[in-house]
This record gives sequence, structure tokens and C-alpha cells, in this order.
Amino acid sequence: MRGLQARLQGRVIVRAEVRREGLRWPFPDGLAAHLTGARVLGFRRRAKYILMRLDGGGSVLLHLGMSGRMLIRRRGANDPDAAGPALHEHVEMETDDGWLVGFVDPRRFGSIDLVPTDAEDAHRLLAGLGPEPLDELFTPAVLSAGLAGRRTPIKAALLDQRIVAGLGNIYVCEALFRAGIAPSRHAADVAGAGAARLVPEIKATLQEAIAAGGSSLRDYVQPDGELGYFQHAWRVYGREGERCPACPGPPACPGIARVVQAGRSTFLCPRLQAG
DNA sequence: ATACGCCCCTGGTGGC
DNA sequence: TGCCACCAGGGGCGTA
Repeated sequence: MRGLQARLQGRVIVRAEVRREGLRWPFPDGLAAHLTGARVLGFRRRAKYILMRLDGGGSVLLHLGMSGRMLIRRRGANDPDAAGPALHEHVEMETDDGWLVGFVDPRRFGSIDLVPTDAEDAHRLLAGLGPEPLDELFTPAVLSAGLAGRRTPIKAALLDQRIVAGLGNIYVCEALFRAGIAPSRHAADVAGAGAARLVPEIKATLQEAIAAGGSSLRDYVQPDGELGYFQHAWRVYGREGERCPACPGPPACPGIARVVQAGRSTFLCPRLQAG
């Protein structure tokens, strides 16, 4: 969102190309027409959604899915027009000061919709979202209330955007490790003392990742093309078989394990996240 | 209400 | 070199 904001805020979109019918869902009718000629007033983020406010009373709702990214480059630099659109660049906008902003998404799990600016949070995709993890209102008591009564594993509960909004698989694994909580524990059993350990670790993990520019898997880059580097700071994610960074090593600790929960990989230290 | 697969896609990797 | 199985930052939806 910040990458988009730097290039788009205050600018007029002089051209918009929509190259397919939709991604996860069909694009809204008239998307290109809504974008063309609009001035970008500002941005906000909610959970994993980016909201781009336009003059005229509408906002663009963007989700990058698993493989989506924004591509920002200067019109004419290295002759991008001659090169044509990037691979899987499904939507492209051009600003009145000569920048090209593209939505690239190979797997096409991303989404774009339009929503009235005065009712952004009433959109069906935003209406049920839980608290923002970096908000000061997100406290152990709030998390405990969200976990209470749920028998689902804490891993799944933290991925449930209704309980806390914006955590993905990487950061849930990392936060659970840092808090020393077994991913398989019932959510309800983590309320209270567990939540008190978990909330600060969730916040710290996210803050460190944002400061590092995110985690670059495969080809994810920030809009300016810079690689995030938080992947080097992962303590457990993607480290199956490696030594736990907080343990003395074998035989005391067998190393990082990988299990599958609800179809997604979970990485953990069996010694520090026991029970 | 809650919980669990399934599915939407492309592409990279590693084994044979 | 080719083929194939498996895996991947998400999350809505249908079904039990």
C-alpha cells in the first residue's frame, strides 16, 4: 500500500487497461471507466486489503492473493511500452505524471472490486473482519475473547480473519514459535496466559517484517522492485529439519518440524512448542 | 454455529 | 531432456 501511495496519491489516472474479465471473481462492471480520469485521493489498509480512494465517491478494493504484486515503473524507462505488458499483468494504470502501475498475479487468486467510499467497511469482504493486530485495541483480553469457546487449533484460529485480521501462514507460524505455544492446542486453551504471550509476539513479528520490506518468496517484490528480506529472519517457517534457533540442538531438540494443519504447512519446534 | 475439505490457478523444484 | 508429483504469502464456499 505504501508503495502505491508514493506514486499514486494525488495523481490522475489518465489511462486504464483491464486485460481480462476478472481474477478470483469477475471484475466489477465498468472498472476501466471508473479508473480512467479519476484522481487518487488516498489509501488505507484493512486486513490484507488495500483501499484506494478516488474522487467521485468510490474506492478500489484490492487483494493480492497468494502471488499478486503491484508493479510500478516509469513510462518510457527502459522502453516498457516496446516491451509490452509484463507477464500476468492483468490491470495497468498510467498516471498524469508518467508512471505505469500494474497488477501482476500469476495464480489469479487476487481480487479487485469497487465500493462506495462512505461504506468501505460494509463491503461483504470487510464486514466480518476482526481487529487489526497492530492496533492498540488488539490486546490479550480481546484475543482471549475471540478464542474463547473454540476447539479449533490455535493455528487455524489465528489464520481466521474474523478473530484477528491480516495474519497469514508465515506470521502465524513465527508468532506461535516466539510465544512458545503448540500450534495444535485448542484455541480456547490459549485464552488467558497464552494470549498474553501471543499478542506481543504477533505485534513484534509483524513490525519486524514490515520494517524488512516483507517476506520475498519466489518472485514477490515490493512495488519498486526491491526484495523484502524478512525471509532471512524466519525462525521456523520453511526450516524443516534445521536446528531450532533457540535450542541446544540434538539430542535435546530434534530440530524444526513440519506438520500439516487444515491443509497448510505448520512449522514448529517440538521442544519449545510442546503440549 | 462450527469445522473441514475442495477449489480457484500458475509455476518452481526435485525425483526418476 | 521429459514427465510427474508435490508444494506454494489466501480464503470463500459447499457440505457434514
